[in-house]
Amino acid sequence: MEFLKDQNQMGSSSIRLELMMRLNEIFGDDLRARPPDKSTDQAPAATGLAARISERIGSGVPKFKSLPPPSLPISPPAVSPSSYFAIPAGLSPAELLDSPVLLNSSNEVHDYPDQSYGSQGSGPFNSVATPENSSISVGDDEFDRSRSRSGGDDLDADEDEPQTKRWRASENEGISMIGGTRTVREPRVVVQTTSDIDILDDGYRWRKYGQKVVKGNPNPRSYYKCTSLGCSVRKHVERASQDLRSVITTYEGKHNHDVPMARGSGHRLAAATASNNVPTMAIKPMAISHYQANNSMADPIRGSRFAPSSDNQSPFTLEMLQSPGSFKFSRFENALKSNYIDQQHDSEHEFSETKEEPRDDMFLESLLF
DNA sequence: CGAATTTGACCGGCGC
DNA sequence: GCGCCGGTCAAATTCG
Repeated sequence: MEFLKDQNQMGSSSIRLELMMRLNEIFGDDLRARPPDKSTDQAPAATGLAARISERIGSGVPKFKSLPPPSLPISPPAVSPSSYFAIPAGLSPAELLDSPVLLNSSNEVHDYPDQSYGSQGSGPFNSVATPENSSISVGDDEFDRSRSRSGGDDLDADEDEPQTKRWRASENEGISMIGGTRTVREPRVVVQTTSDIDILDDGYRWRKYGQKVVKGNPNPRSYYKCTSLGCSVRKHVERASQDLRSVITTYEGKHNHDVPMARGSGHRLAAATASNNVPTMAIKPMAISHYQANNSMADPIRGSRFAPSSDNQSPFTLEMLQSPGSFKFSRFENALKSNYIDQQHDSEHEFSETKEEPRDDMFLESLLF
């Protein structure tokens, strides 16, 4: 893929660096300095990124403020995250840093209604759900108690179930995965973003290895693996069934390597090295949905600051959490728009995902404002 | 031509 | 035990 290449060449690294540094201030620059621990790590949960983030948050990062769960545009993905961050999509990366909103920290997230995910009449769109929100949840062990629907957890966790089920199952084992059976207990970060773009790229390189339609969501879920040798990090991306603008990206595992250099160019890391190993944020919108055309302009929140070049999207991505140094933002709609618009027509209901990349330049532009 | 994506088949866990 | 379901594999295909 060439997009990475292009992205890396962008000259907006200075801003990115600043952002990253600031994020590091918030989350701690050590977050990404994790040892090359393999996924087989047995006790990563407690000491994992999620835990650290929770710590930070819990300790009262001044810039965060709590919000009631209802403000989430959509319910958390099937998994029960332990921490949720809502990022007003209208904020620029810089703004975000100044005033990130912590929706919920610690493990109370399961209070969120799952409904939105599956069958909610109203759907997140109107009302509460500021369409321009994105949330990030960090789940480590929360899966244990993944609101067992069986437990009669308040919420109508219908669709969630299966997923939690699976993860739960895997969590006890704590060993590497073999032959498709995940046994590793990996930290998970669930990022929910309102975006036309499905892929929140953090600069890591992912390879799609599967796609599947899961129950309760007509939108297919795409599975990706980190292409780095020996790195077992995976992620899957899907759109919320009720809110097509919501993209749920779930990361599993920790990268045991740095953000890879873009193929064919070492530019990306130039910036990274400049800021203590903080990788630059490469963004690679790989997929999109069909509705991008409209939402872009319907963003009331989006201040003038962000303007024209980008639309409402949540600038903040989970990778920031997972590997703070390498986050990216997902506000590429415009870019996407230009490239995907044509493809949309045939994707009747779903979004065609992971096919083309939007123009990098446009995307970066959005980051700059 | 190498790398990435697509997509149907397969696997294993779980509920009934 | 069976079927459902999520997740993964891997051959074929597409892309750069």
